[in-house]
Amino acid sequence: MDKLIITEEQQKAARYAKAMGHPIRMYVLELLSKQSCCYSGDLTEYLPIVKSTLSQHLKELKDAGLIQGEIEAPRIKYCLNKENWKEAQDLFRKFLKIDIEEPIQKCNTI
Amino acid sequence: MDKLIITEEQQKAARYAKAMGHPIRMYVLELLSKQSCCYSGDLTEYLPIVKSTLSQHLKELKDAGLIQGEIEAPRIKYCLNKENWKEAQDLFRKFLKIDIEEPIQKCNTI
DNA sequence: ATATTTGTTCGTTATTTTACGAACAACGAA
DNA sequence: TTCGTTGTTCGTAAAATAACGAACAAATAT
Repeated sequence: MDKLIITEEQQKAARYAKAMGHPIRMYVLELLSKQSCCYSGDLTEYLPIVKSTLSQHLKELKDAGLIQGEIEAPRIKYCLNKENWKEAQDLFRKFLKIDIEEPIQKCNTI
Repeated sequence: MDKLIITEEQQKAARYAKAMGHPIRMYVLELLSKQSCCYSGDLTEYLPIVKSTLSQHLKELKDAGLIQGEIEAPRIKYCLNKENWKEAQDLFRKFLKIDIEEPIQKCNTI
């Protein structure tokens, strides 16, 4: 029996989910989905981490393709990567919207 | 300046996202959102991992609250934890703005 | 030219994650 | 009872993650 190949979409969705899988990064993404851009320095004011740690988190979001930085010397302006953000939206919309209309069964949950 | 406390919702969303952040777990969740239940043994047939590794992934999904197991000796039937799955759906819908189409705003710092 | 501001990179450490095989426990079947 | 099936737990190992402070680079301000 051949082993199932996980689909490209599942890989992508997992990649995005992983990037969202930390409270700091979730916070940044939610902020950017509301206000379109922000500066790293402003974030450190509000977040309970030092700038080097924040920089790492922003790098992860960048590597996952969810955000992008633009130099606005001497600061860096971050905003969503609109194209990939849309892809993530589509993937999750599809993944999440499937509705389960079954009656709740009695389960011996473990 | 007091440091911002990340909201409870962001913590929860990040927790769910983290659980979804692996292709195997994404595959299992997508399967369960489509077919309501599955057996661990059937999964190992199709997935390129050994059963102990699969067991670990299922445990993570269980610990995150996204799935639950029901003993159906000698096997174990897994299904979504409907309550928490709904919570995750709601959190992500809100986060991803799946329902609302907002106009893109001008750039503002926080 | 020098100092300051801003954010990344480096070096380090502790923890978590991912994976495997072996061993084990629970249960039904022979 | 003994055997086979099923899935978890244990032991182990490699890799990734998360956090910090120090050092650095780039650009602006003095």
